[in-house]
Parts: sequence; structure tokens; C-alpha cells
Amino acid sequence: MRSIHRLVVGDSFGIFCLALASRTSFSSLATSHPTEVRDFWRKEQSQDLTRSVDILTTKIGKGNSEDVILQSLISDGAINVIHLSENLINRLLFRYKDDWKSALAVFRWAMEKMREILEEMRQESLIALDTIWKDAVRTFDDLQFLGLEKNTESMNVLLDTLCKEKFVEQAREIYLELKHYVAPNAHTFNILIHGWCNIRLIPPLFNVIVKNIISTWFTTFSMKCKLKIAPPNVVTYTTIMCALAKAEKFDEALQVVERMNAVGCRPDTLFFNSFIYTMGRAGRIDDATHIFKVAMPKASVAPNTSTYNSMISMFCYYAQKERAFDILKEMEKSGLCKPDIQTYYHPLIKSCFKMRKVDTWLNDILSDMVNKYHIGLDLSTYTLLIHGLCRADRCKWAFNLFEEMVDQDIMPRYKTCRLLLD
DNA sequence: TTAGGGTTAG
Repeated sequence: MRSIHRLVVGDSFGIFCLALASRTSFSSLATSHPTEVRDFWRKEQSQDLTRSVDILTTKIGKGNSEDVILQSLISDGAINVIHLSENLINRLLFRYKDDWKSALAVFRWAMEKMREILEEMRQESLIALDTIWKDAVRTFDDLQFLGLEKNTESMNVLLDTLCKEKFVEQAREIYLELKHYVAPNAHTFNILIHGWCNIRLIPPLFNVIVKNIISTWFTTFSMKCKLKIAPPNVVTYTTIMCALAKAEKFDEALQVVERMNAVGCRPDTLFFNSFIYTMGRAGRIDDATHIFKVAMPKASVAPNTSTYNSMISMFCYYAQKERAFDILKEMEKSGLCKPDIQTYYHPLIKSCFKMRKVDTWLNDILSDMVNKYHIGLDLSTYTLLIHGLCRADRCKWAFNLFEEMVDQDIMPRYKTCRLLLD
């Protein structure tokens, strides 16, 4: 989804298409008009944006499925005349950051609109739509004719998008073609490596390589992809370690860490988070705790929300609820990071039910969520709570939450209604 | 934010 987002609104080509759709060009105004005109224009644009967001938000509603929302957006005449822009899409995605169905519908709607624009461009012979993916190099070349720069940055966006959509072999071929015109950088290599990791090509390679694992593998990979031999950096190590952890090759994952330390590559927060995750997956809770409590401070690397989340999830997963709550307290005491609903509260809420600490711990958690951190409950959290409370014989409380969610126009699931009725 | 992380299931 992230790559689609980038394709739609994040890269220069997408922005070009969206700018075309709005049929207005702010940049041309910026150079040829006095300040008052530009200010007026900005104000008009901002009001226009707010109106568009209001119209779309009303149309999207609450609690509908992704398909229902998408269809209603596509088929609505009033929505069809809305000027699509990067700002508009970003505003909507932010608005629906806790509601993935609506967010995904907005994505797909934007994609749909972009496709229409591409079709329009194709009809005007501006672009060959059917060759976009098959001949991405040529499309990329077209960027120049459209007045956009063809550089390492745009090449990386193209390669990354292809890799994230699992067109890894195509990305490699395109890279081989483009490298004659555009200089690759460390990002380019890591994008391709990540792509290969995602299609699970790394673990088999590791099976045949025993000695000097990372550099040998890296050289093999570089030769296969005809890359210049660039030294692997912390991103490379993190990517490979994670791929190995997901494939449950924990010994090999640890060798990556050893190798990284041996060559003096400095770890960062994301690396440590992945390392903790790796140890958690391997069931090595004490090692994970040691990384969190000892290795990170020693390396002067500060934890972030995800670090705490990983620890909390791990302890909950291994039924060590007290330790999970200790981490929560520690996180609150540190005052450095904000909790988030998805990974932080869900394991803890579940733990409260499992431990039968409904009146005490659950009460406190909910009160903190709402009053202290101002986190709005979403459909999944309401469902989790209502189902748990019903099972704990707290139907009255469950029903209060049910009414609360309905008041907020969040449509309960059929199963939730059925459960309460029973 | 041009590259890497996430125990998400009730």
C-alpha cells in the first residue's frame, strides 16, 4: 500500500498526473503574478481543499467496506468534479489513519483517477499505457520529455515501486539498462536487496554459503545483479537479518549481527528493533531483554515507540504480562514516545482479559487511552473489548461500549451484535 | 519520507 501511495502521490510522475488533473498550475502563477494574486490563489485553493475533504468525508461515511466506499466514490457525479491533488489525498489518508478500510478505498479511488488521467494522456499520444510496466525504461525516458528529471532519486523510486509490487526481476533488468545513464547509490542496492529478500531468495543462498557469510553473499549478489561492489551498511544488515528471522533462520540472522559488529558498522534504532524482534521470534526473551536494557544504552541508541511495542508484544506473546506492563510503565516514565493503538494497546488489552484483570488493569488502560493520550477507539478495538467483556460476563459494560460506538457511527460487526443479543 | 522493523486477532 505504501508503494502504491508513493506511486500515486509521492513521485514526480504521480504529482505530474495529479497536477494535470487539477488543470491548474501553481508554479506558473508563482513566477508571473504579484504576491496579492498568489495569496488570493492560495486562499481559494485551501478553501477548495477543505470543501473537497468535507464532501469526500461525508460520502465515505463510517464503517463501510472498502468496496462499498470505492463504488460510491466512483459512481458519484459530485465527486467526479473534485480536483485531485497530493494535498487532498494526504489530508484524507491522515484523516483515516486509524481506519484502514476507508484509507484503502481512498487509495484505490486515487489510483482509479490516475488511471483515467493516464488513459486521457494515452489518447492524446502522450504516453503508451500498455507498455508502462513492460517497458518501464521507456516510460522513465519519457520523464525527460515531460520536463522531469531523470536522476538517481527518480530511478530509485521506480525500482522501489517495482520491487514492492514484487516485480523484482523486472526491476533488476531495468536497473541493468539504466545504470549506463544514471549513477546508482547505496539506496539503489538496498532497494534491490530488499526486493530479493521479500521474494525469499536470501535464505536458500545462505544455505550454500558457510564461510564469511555476509561479504560472500553480498559479493555473490552484487555479481548476479551486476552491481558495483558497494559496502553493505546498517540498512543492508537490517534487511537481511529480518529476512532470515522471518524464515526462522535464527543462527544465520545472528551471524549477520556478528558480521556487522566485526566490520564496525554502527547499529541504530531500527536495527535494534529488528534485532529484538528476531530474538523474540526465536523465543529468546532474555536475550531480547538484554538488548533492550544493556546493548542499546551501551551503544547510545535511544528506543522509540516501536522498540517498546516490540518488547510489550513479545512479553504478551509469551504470557509474561507483568513484564509487559513493566515496559509500559517504563515507556510512560521515559516521556520520549507516544503510544499507538495498533501494536501497543491490543496485546495489553488481550492480556487483561486473559489475566482476568478487567476491573483494575483494563479500566486503567482504557482511561489512559482516552483521557491521557486522546486515542480514539476504532472498530477493531471496540470489537476486541466487547467480545472480551461478554466472555468475562460483563455484558452491561460491553453494551455501553456498543452504544458508544454506534453513537460515533462506527458500524459493529454482525458477530458483535449477535453476541450481545445472545 | 529516496533504502531497513512490527506477535493482526478477537
